[in-house]
Amino acid sequence: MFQIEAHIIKEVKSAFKSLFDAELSDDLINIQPTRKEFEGSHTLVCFPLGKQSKLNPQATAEAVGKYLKEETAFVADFNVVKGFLNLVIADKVWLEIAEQIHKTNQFGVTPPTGREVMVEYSSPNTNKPLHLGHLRNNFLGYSVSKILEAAGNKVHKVQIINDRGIHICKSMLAWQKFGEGETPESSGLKGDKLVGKYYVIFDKKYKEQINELVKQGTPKETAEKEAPILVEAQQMLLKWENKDPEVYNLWETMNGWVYDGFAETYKTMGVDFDKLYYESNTFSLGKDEVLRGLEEGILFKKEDGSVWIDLKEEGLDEKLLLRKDGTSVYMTQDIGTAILRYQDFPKIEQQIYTVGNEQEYHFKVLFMILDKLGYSWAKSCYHLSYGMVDLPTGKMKSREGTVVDADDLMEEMFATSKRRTDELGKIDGFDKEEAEELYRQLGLGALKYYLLKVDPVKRMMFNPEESIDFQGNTGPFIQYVHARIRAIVRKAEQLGVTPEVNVEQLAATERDVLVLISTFPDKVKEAAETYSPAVIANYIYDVAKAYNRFYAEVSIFNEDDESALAFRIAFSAMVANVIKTGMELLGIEVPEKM
RNA sequence: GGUCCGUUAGCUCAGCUGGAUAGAGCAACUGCCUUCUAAGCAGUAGGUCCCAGGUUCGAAUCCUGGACGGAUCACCA
Repeated sequence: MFQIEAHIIKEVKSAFKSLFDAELSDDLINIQPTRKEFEGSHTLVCFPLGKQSKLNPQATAEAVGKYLKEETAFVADFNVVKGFLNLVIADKVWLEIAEQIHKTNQFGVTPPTGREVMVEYSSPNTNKPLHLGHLRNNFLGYSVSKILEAAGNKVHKVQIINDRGIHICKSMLAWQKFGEGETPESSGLKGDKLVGKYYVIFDKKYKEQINELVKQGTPKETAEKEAPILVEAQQMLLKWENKDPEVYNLWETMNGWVYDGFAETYKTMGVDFDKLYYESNTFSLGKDEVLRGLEEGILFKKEDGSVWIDLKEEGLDEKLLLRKDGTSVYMTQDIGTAILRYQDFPKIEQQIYTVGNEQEYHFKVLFMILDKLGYSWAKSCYHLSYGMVDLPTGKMKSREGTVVDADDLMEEMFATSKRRTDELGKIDGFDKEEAEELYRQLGLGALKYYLLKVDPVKRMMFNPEESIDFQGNTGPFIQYVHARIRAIVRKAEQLGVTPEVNVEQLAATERDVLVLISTFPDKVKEAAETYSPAVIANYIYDVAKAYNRFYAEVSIFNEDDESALAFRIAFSAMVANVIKTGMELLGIEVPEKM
């Protein structure tokens, strides 16, 4: 691929050599995109170059511009505005690039380099259904996996399922007490919804009991600890740890319901995993590891028998790793999980954890502990932290019933996209199945794009009252541009036009689009380096918008010149490919027709 | 209180490895469908880039201090 920027740098250097007999170091050469009100595509900032040219920025720019225009074939023209040298790259160069893109099979995608990484995302608790926050997590993790793949990595997508602990016991206990044998089959409820229902019932009963105790004169704090239903749940957890057959059976049954429900939701979301890890399988390995650390003096035991790590030297505090009764905490499990993963996949060079920013401290500590335990790979572990999704009413709280359910939201998106599509009369010639498929692609595209276009580190607002847009900087807008281009390409096929790059000149709007799509590989690289689908999302939007300007201005099939027509088809197909590839990196499908 | 993150148009967000007059979308207003799909295009209007210093030829961007919002510092997960 022809590297314009590298080429400009090289020629600027030789310009300085021959004009001023001066050596320029790379860091002085600042090339940036030309602002759209000026002619050109690349701009050399001449302010830092006075020392070498012995001229003011304006004169430097003039001299360098003149040299490049006269001495090189790839700079066709230039203009100077206040010390900025705007370069017009010859159409011949752009057409050469177009030719290369045209011939490249998967433009923007780096073939496997042999590097192997693991990406964790989703990782829900098994006591309640997935909600909007999980959607951001899943879409983010899945997209980052795709982006890393496109950057040449072999990616293992995994999740850790928090299938044990007091939370699931609460649902189990409430079901035992009040469920009257209700099952997903008998109730018609999705398994995760059913289990979540009993989690809510537990919480309700628990609060009632607290209030009752407080009324009878028990201090609130004591009541919170002594409410009979909570005590019972704790006893149940103990029974589970001792593998009491009845409790264990119920646990397996109810988790099974949840997994069935989750599987359905993941399918709708369009995400998947290469391997699942279960806490119930990893916590004992973590425990063994902690005991080893204790023996080797890396950890220490307090008088009451609890095991800790001292991180004061690192500027943190002490951290508990095993309770005094020997049971493990969250951290212990995560230690076990991490080690198990490196045993399963010895070749991975990095582990990426897609987890909300409320756990930043946790992961900082986790990586430190793994390092202290002697695992050299700990240093390459990365917490892909993202901000919460807020509602207009504030934070989502499952206990207060202010969560936006993932299944419900996706269903609403499908309904919205059906309504809008039907209103616009866009489904003439679609049979029922095709129409349903389109509603699904558009609804999901709108939702995914909405959640992914925002920089992951930022918290974001979601207003359930206002449905997600289908116009402007949205998934459906980009999908629409793709569908329109595909219609053009189909028509060209029918007319027997062979797409090819065989012209001398470009229309201004064509050049603008080419300038943009030529940077696609850089954008993929940038997105991979920053773990940010938002980079891709906003880039693809720019591409779509730039193509639309061309589309509005240039009538393709009214073109008499055969090679110009052939070029416009090839060019349009390239843009469609970039859009499709880019959207795939976001986990979004693009329709052929809409 | 310590640590980390955020703050850009009425709203939602780009831009942040320092560069030109700070950009999009939504909402408002004005044009453009006899043409390859108007979920579109062109335009108008909208700014104390949280504040104050500093570095620099040049700061939304870097540094220091502060304000506001959030997260976190559990024998919770």
